[in-house]
Amino acid sequence: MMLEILKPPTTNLDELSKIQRKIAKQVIKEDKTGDINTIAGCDISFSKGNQACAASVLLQYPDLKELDHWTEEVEVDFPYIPTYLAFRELEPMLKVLDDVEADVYMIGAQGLAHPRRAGLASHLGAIIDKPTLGVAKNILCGEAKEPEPEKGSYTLLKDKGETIGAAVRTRANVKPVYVSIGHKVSLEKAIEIALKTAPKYKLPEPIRAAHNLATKAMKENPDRSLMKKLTDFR
DNA sequence: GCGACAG
DNA sequence: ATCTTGTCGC
Repeated sequence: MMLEILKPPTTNLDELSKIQRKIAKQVIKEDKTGDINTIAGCDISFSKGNQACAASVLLQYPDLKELDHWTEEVEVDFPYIPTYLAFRELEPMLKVLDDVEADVYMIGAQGLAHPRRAGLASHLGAIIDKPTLGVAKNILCGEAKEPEPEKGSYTLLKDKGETIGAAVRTRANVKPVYVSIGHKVSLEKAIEIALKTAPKYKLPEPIRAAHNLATKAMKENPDRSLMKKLTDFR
């Protein structure tokens, strides 16, 4: 695969914006998913400072039975800057997705619902060139009317007259999640997947499981990066 | 210019 | 993101 900028070549935000606009052009909005039999979820948990743990899970679809999972301790140096999340979380995520073969990948972040249409889910999708969708707990940009309270209802998320995603009610009477195209997955299909993978909780199972795994692995191994450095030093 | 702002 | 107990509502 053609790797398009893994490590930020600069911390100049104008330059990083340029990269995002380039990524946005590569994103494919048409649905390229065939029969979906497996879905992967990926997330990162942070503790103090720069220590973090990335995790991914592979679930059978649509029954959501877990087939496998991966975790990786990482040290993240790039800070969290709104609209530049990919430059902080892309690397760690690629590490735990390297061995994962899934029909579609769900990322806990925005995809096209980004000021330059290059949120983490789209950025990641363009790089691994596989179907991805973004599912976020909050809006980054754009506006959406409140969807009806029943599970399954949704409203379109619009920005500057453009539809960039949807506010989807994955659980009755609970705040909706924001779904958007990542890469090679249509918005309609992304909404369908988000709903089908959230039988019980607000957060769809792929990212919910990945988040739980990352947090758990993190607590079981508080600050191992420091120990690892000392070991490597010998 | 001011405020908002994924994780 | 993360720090955290009980508590209100479907």
